[in-house]
Amino acid sequence: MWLQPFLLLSLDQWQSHGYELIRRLSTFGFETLDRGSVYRVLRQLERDGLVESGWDTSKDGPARRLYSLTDAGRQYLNMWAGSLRVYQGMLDEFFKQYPPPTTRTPDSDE
Amino acid sequence: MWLQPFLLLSLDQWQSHGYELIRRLSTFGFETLDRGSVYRVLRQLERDGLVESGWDTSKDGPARRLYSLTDAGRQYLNMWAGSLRVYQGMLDEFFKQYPPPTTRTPDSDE
DNA sequence: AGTCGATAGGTGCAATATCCACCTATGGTC
DNA sequence: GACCATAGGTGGATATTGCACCTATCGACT
Repeated sequence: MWLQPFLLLSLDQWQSHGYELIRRLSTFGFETLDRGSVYRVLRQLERDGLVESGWDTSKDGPARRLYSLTDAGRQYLNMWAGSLRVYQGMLDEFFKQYPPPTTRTPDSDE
Repeated sequence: MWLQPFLLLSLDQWQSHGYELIRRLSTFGFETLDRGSVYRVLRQLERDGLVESGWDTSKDGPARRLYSLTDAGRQYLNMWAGSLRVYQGMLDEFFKQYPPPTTRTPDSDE
């Protein structure tokens, strides 16, 4: 789910391939990340015309499928940014209310 | 998913019932919220021992199933808070990088 | 020549989650 | 009686997720 906006953002910065994007996502804080899902999301983004891909065989080792963002993808990223702002607001509101005022028992050591 | 922590937080503050919680969730920013899902999540939280419920027939109108948080639920809320902190960090990182520095072309009017 | 690990890109499938529509009931007002 | 707000759900199709597993390339080491 959150994979989409972070992938699109990454691709807006540098064109890249799946394996590298997976490493990049982990720097964003994706802790338990299923690689399979990443590859699938990328293919789905391509089916939706939000990214384009082509094989890169210029380097040694297995071929890489290089993805780049399309204009539609850039617009989609903008929409996602709006949604993420909403989520950010929700989280702010959560933490405004969360550490419950320690009203458990007045003299608890907690 | 996100319903869980917000429901648990709400119930940590005031015991409540589904219909009211739905109204409360919308104040948190849940825009398109499926009521059915809320009721289902509440029942699931109860199966997991995180909340308890009982019928409240003290008021006019249809009976309300009043939920309250259990100790396990409070702990679970704490775990959730940790996850949400992580998500918050991810969003911060996203928006640190998002409005791409307008580095398209140096002299573009964009 | 054989094996191993890092890189790279996937697939299969069961379990979950989400979405949309729909259903029941109570009590008040028109 | 009809309708609305309140209140609590269910059915079912579809989408997502998670976990395991598979293929291949290349370099290094044995």
